[in-house]
Amino acid sequence: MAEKTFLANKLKSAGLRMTPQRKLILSILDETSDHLDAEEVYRRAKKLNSKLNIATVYRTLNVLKEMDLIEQRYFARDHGVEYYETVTKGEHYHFTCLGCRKIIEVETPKIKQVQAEFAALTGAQFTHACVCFEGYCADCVDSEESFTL
Amino acid sequence: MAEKTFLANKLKSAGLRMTPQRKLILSILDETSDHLDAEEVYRRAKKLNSKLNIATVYRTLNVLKEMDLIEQRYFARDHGVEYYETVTKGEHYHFTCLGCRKIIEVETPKIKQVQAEFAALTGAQFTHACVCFEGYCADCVDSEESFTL
DNA sequence: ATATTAATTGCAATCCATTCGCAATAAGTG
DNA sequence: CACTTATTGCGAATGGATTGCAATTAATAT
Ligand SMILES: [Mn+2]
Ligand SMILES: [Mn+2]
Ligand SMILES: [Zn+2]
Ligand SMILES: [Zn+2]
Repeated sequence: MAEKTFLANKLKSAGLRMTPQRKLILSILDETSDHLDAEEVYRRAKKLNSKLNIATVYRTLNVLKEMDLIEQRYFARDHGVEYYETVTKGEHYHFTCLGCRKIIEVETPKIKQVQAEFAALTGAQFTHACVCFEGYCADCVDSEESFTL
Repeated sequence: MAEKTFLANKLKSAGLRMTPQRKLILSILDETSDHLDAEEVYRRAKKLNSKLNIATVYRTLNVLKEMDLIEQRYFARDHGVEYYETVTKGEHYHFTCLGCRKIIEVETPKIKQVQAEFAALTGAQFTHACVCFEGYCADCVDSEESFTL
């Protein structure tokens, strides 16, 4: 039951209102481990609220991001599309395979270390880091090799 | 004199032609240590070739990037605009100050270490990494503090 | 419960960085 | 110089994301 009111409370303390659309959109991201772009969130949400509008999805994703309930990510070299995931998973980064487009999550303390070192050195304060790796996963490296042999 | 032909040779071996536009656009990035977006490259180049077109700038930046003569970067959380710099500087990453918009270059071996570890662990091959940090530089942290006191 | 008020939604129009189609131009070869 | 084909300039198009606005609805006070 604290569950039920968590979003509502967060919204209220920001002077915002709880709406079915916001609840729905957050639940979609909470219930998947995928990384979804706005279109995909819209597609999934629309099945449960057929008159939902894509503009509401964009606005809601921005609200949820501002409230630190979801994280916005970019993948691969072309950062033309934004993807989202809940913050419930711990700190991690992403590797995108250019062969099969699969996304592999990378856990490492080294990024935070870089930030700590730079902060100590310069006095800067970090608020955010965008880290995306790109290349070929083991499977795709193997099949490439059998091609080029 | 090897200078003069370096770009031409690289182009030729890719089946591409040397043009005044390409020479001009590369020279602009070679002669600055700033990170320029396409508009700014265009602005500067147009002073020297008034009939240059922005589409040519975009096409040329892509050609130069493909040939590994320049690097494409994203800065700060909003990756809506692409920036470019020459590859003559060594491997480095970027910190963007949200206060004064200044960009500070960060040198560290840790990013490559992350890649090496992940490659050893999974067999993946890396082709590219996009790493951008964001926060407040020491100057802006200081002036923020004097505000909130 | 009901009225009140301001936040939110749906919809369409708009933004804006980047790309694309195409005819005219120009680079490279011999 | 002539020929082939890459490249340019120009305008139109793209596509993800945002915005203006009138209608709706959530939250609060009565
Ligand atoms: Mn993830
Ligand atoms: Mn740089
Ligand atoms: Zn793969
Ligand atoms: Zn600053």
